[in-house]
Amino acid sequence: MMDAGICTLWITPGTPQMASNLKLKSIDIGNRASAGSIVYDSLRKAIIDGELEDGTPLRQDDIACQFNTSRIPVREALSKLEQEGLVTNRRYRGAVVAGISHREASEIFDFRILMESEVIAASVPKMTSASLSKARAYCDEFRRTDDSKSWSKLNRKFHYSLYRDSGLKYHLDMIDNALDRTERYVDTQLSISHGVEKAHREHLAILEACENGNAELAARLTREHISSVRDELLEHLGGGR
Amino acid sequence: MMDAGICTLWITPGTPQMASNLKLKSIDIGNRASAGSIVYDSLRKAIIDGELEDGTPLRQDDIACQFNTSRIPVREALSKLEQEGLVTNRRYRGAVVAGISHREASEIFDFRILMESEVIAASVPKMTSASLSKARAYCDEFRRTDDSKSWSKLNRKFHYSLYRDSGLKYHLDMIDNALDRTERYVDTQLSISHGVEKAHREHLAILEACENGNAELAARLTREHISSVRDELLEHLGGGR
DNA sequence: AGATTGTAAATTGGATCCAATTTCATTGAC
DNA sequence: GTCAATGAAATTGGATCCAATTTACAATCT
Repeated sequence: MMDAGICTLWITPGTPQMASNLKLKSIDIGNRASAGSIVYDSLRKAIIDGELEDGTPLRQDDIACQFNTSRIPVREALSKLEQEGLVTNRRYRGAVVAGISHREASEIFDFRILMESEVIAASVPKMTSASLSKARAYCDEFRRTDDSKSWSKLNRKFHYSLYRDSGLKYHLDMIDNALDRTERYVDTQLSISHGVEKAHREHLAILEACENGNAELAARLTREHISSVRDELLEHLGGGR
Repeated sequence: MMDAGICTLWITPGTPQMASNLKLKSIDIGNRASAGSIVYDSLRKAIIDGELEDGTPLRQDDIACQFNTSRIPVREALSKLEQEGLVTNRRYRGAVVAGISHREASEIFDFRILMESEVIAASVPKMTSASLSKARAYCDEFRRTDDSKSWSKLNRKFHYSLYRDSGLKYHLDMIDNALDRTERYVDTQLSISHGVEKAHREHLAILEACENGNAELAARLTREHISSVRDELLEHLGGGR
């Protein structure tokens, strides 16, 4: 049993206790992550970052050993990832990293065009100068970096920082999932034929429209930007898959 | 070990066996659902149909007993439902049927307006006469039925039958989830102030636009239709939640 | 009485075990 | 040699058990 003197430091989520006169550097023990969510986060990151190639089998036992846990939390994680379309699970046959077909990729980009133009238009009137300067910082960093692994991440951060002020949580979740499923294919696309310079020019135009409070223009530019990324990516992917 | 004579009746998915000369009413044992998916389907239906009130606790043991299974498949089902926003899971505290706030409901309807107008526009040029006659059948049935429990289901079937020909699977999945989360609130809204008659008139107009191949009109009418349903529902829900 | 503490019951998270199914190498027949 | 049948190994699905945590409630103190 725990010592009662330590227990009084616990913070139960939802019912914030009154300000304690004890000033200690305390870790929130009560909110530490479950095993399943840790496995989930790691696998999700590995898939999104492209560290696991499409079709890679994900054996429950292997993963469980790597995280020094049992297969139960692994199954939980794989189940969640399946629902997000990042892995495909076949009964008794195990999970593999889900690839994306040409058609699916195209449709997801169409979905993004619809979502992101709408959300940025809703966001513009609510944007704070803090958000705008953060967006500009990401924009600059995107231009400057040479690490091809970072482009898609910074690209995503730039765009997302322009959406957050909309406060449209449901829409933002949908955008997140769409980005999760396509992000790993963007790096190679950006690395060819001055993709970064072109994207950067379009980013600057979108940012300027936001700074000027021109929601309709920001929406149109976002549509065109994503549309052009889609076309280049699909051409690069080829007709296959 | 199984008898080989029975094994020959098994149909392994993906590799269809040659036509057997045995003509038996056989169940596809190989494709029978997992325990988790059965629990998931049942719970999902019960929540969507409004049989389980918002906030109802979902005890793993209770559910496991009802389905004569262990808690493992139940946990799997609850996890999936959580990702779809139909239940909320708090660690060590269990799952409850997820309600929906006024703000969330409003946002989901805005999302639907965006999605469904786009999808119906994409669907119109591809619609077959079979789809149109099926849609008309649902439309008529919606008008005729007096069972308030059936309205939202028929309403959903009508609309969805106009979307399917678009072939936009990703968009359709997103629409499905949005409908899952709002369907149970629609019945009460339709039952007040001639809601059914009004909805039926709007359905007829949408259907006519589809039959005439007028995609842009169908999209505009769909936007207006969902928008009016949203306004009436939100007014009925009140400012609370 | 009201707040606080300690304790037991209820509940969930995770580990381990067994069963069901697939996979793959091997065997045998033609 | 090719192809179906066979059986062991690998793998996943599900059941049961134990641990961690919350919750309800009685006991204690002020």
